[in-house]
Amino acid sequence: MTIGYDLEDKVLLAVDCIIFGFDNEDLKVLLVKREFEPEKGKWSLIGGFLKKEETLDDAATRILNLLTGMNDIYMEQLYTWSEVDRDPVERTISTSFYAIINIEEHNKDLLNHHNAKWFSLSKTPNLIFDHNEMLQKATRRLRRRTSISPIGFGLLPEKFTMRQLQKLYESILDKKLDKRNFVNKIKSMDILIKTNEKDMTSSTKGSYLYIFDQEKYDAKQSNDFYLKL
Amino acid sequence: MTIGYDLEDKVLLAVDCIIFGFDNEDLKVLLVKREFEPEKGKWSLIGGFLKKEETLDDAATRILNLLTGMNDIYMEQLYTWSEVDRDPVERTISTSFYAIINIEEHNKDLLNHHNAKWFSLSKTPNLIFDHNEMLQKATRRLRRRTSISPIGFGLLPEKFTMRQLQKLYESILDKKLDKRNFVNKIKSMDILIKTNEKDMTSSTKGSYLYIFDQEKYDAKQSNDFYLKL
DNA sequence: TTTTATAAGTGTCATTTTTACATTTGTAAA
DNA sequence: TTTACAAATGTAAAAATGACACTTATAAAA
Repeated sequence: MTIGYDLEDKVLLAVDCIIFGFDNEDLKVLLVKREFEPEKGKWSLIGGFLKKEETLDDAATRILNLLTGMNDIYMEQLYTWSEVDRDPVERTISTSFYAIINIEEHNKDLLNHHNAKWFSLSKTPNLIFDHNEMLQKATRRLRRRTSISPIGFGLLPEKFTMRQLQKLYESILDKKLDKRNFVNKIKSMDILIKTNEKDMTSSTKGSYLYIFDQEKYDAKQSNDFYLKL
Repeated sequence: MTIGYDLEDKVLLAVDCIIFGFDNEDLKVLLVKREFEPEKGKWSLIGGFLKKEETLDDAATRILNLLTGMNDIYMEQLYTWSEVDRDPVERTISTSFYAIINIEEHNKDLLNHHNAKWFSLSKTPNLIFDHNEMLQKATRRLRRRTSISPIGFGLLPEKFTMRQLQKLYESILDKKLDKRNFVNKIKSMDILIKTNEKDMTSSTKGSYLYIFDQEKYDAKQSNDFYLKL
């Protein structure tokens, strides 16, 4: 079928990262203002080129670290984009990845240094190349993932209230949920530990803080359970 | 962030295709015996290299056509594989695609010419490189897709019986389904047209033939409906 | 012509899951 | 002590799912 490796065309392979975060209000995405041509000054996803000695996952992790200083964040491969003219400078294929991070934990100096800014998903600027589509696809995938398995605890502080968790789900799924049904559903999953501490900032009564039970979660993961919201 | 396109490493980009078919008995996959080194003589997915002037989808379509003579088959991108040593000859990244085709409709001479053969999913030989993983991922994706939306009619002849359809679902999902529940579920989706014709080959009584109603299906697609089996 | 064998065709009821919905509680501030 | 505010909680109706068995039509055999 193929004649030989030598005769084949080689291409540039890029990686673009869709980095989601949550600040107790909105689901947000991290964008950077491009400092080089083409499209200098416009907003884009954070990206880079694949190096010879790394896998695509390595590259995505490296790029995330470069921008946020964070390590050990799970990144999921989304899709590989290959329109011939997607990059006007040179034929470039791009594989996109997404990650969800806790918006408080990254290094803010790095963000400034890279001209990066968080945007609410509903207020993102127009992005270069096919990055709008990438963002859209990532958002859809995140929604589907979220309603299938209880991903997303990484977006919250270690201890959180039911109300915060509900807001997180509401902002990912972009719809209102019933408070009682939500609590029932989450409790039935049995992957949270209720602490005796209360968060007193949101009300006079205060609301109990919960911790995500990683062990129980992992145990259930294997017998794939899922959640419908 | 990036210094310039010129300094970046370029790589070979391949496309590998997982081609599923159904022969009224089993879900099958099309494999080829490699005619060149490395791994000459071993079984693999059908693949090829991306050319400068085509998208990944173009390449996948071209490769499918080369092997089966078929056109206008929907192919879905699966995943991009990038382990540094996945191909021992040279650093090669591969994007995998899968398609489902009607096993009767392809060109059998082409298959012979390419040393290709259909294998039942449960009886596939060991494949080269990371092709086993590709096949596994494709199978999982096909299962999930199938239980989410009524894909897979392309695997059947134009007119088919409920029993054939059920067998198709059973072989994709790899589990037995209850006849009555299956029929009820399918009928409630309201995307089949019952003809007055009967298939007399499978029983003395004969069983009604149905046609897939593309129009109704398309209409429903937009308001994404789904099926759980 | 009657009997037999075979797959086709069909509906109900119990269980589970999902959804809708309103009142009481605890605390700080007025 | 009253007020204001979010937290906490349970039940009942509706919908979806899963389990289950008998009758029917026809060709082939007796």
